Amino acid sequence: MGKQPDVTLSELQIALMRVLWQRGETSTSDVAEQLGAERGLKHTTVATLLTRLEKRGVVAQRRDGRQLFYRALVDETDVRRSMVADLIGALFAGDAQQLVAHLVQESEIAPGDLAKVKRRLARGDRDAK
Amino acid sequence: MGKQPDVTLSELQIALMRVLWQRGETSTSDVAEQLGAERGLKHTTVATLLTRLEKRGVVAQRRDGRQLFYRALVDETDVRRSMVADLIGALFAGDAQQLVAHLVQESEIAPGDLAKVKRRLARGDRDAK
DNA sequence: ATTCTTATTCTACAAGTGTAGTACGACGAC
DNA sequence: GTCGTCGTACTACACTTGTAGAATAAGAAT
Repeated sequence: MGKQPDVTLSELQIALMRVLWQRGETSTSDVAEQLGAERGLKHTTVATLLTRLEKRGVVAQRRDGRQLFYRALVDETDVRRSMVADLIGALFAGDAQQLVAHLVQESEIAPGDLAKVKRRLARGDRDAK
Repeated sequence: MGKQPDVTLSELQIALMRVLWQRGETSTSDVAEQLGAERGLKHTTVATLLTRLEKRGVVAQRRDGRQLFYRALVDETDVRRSMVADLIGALFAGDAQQLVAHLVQESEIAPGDLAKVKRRLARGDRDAK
């Protein structure tokens, strides 16, 4: 149940996925329009990227007439889980506490924010503030 | 001051670096011995990997007779900083708090451990327990 | 000196990634 | 019907990574 094979994606691939995560099923052109604006990619480039993701099984394509529509098969949480776990394994000896310590030491987060995050989660906040 | 260009390394490259971080300047053979044991790499493979890292400027080589010795030019903290920042940028909208929230939600870390890490750091513990 | 051992250097090759041009087919406009 | 447009499919190419064999050079051994 829940076999996410290995959802390690490049920065660019994540940007592609983010479009699909935000807009749900999206046509190649719409993805291309967004990515073209964001980072000047030609739309054939985006098409190539999407077919590759399809081949890897992280998105599904549906054809409607001449157009292709893509839909994410993994959600952002899957990718986060997989990639965060890889990072912790490779650089923090598999110990998430060391990662948190790193965040504080490198001032990525203030010590007080740890408690804040904790409280937020305890309250069941899904997001923000 | 402190220009680490872009210290994004693969899992394997990190494994190589870890040897250098642990043992300081190390000969190719010694690195190869370790990596050969750990993951069955041929020592020409390790030599190739090390010269590539040298070309990228993350390690320095010193020749002594016929042998090459390698020394890390970036420390583990540099790599952690760079790679964690990239990950947060790509997957957590640049917000480290979201990463911490993820860790808790995905049970990578217990809520109570946040306070533990915080206390440890406040006490100035460098590591462990 | 001749041979054996080793370490380095070169070359190689399959995947995967970033990027995009070209070719082709279907649709819609006239 | 014919032509232009748009979208997909195919091909291409440079780089990086993982892996390692072959060639070569330098020292060690006898």
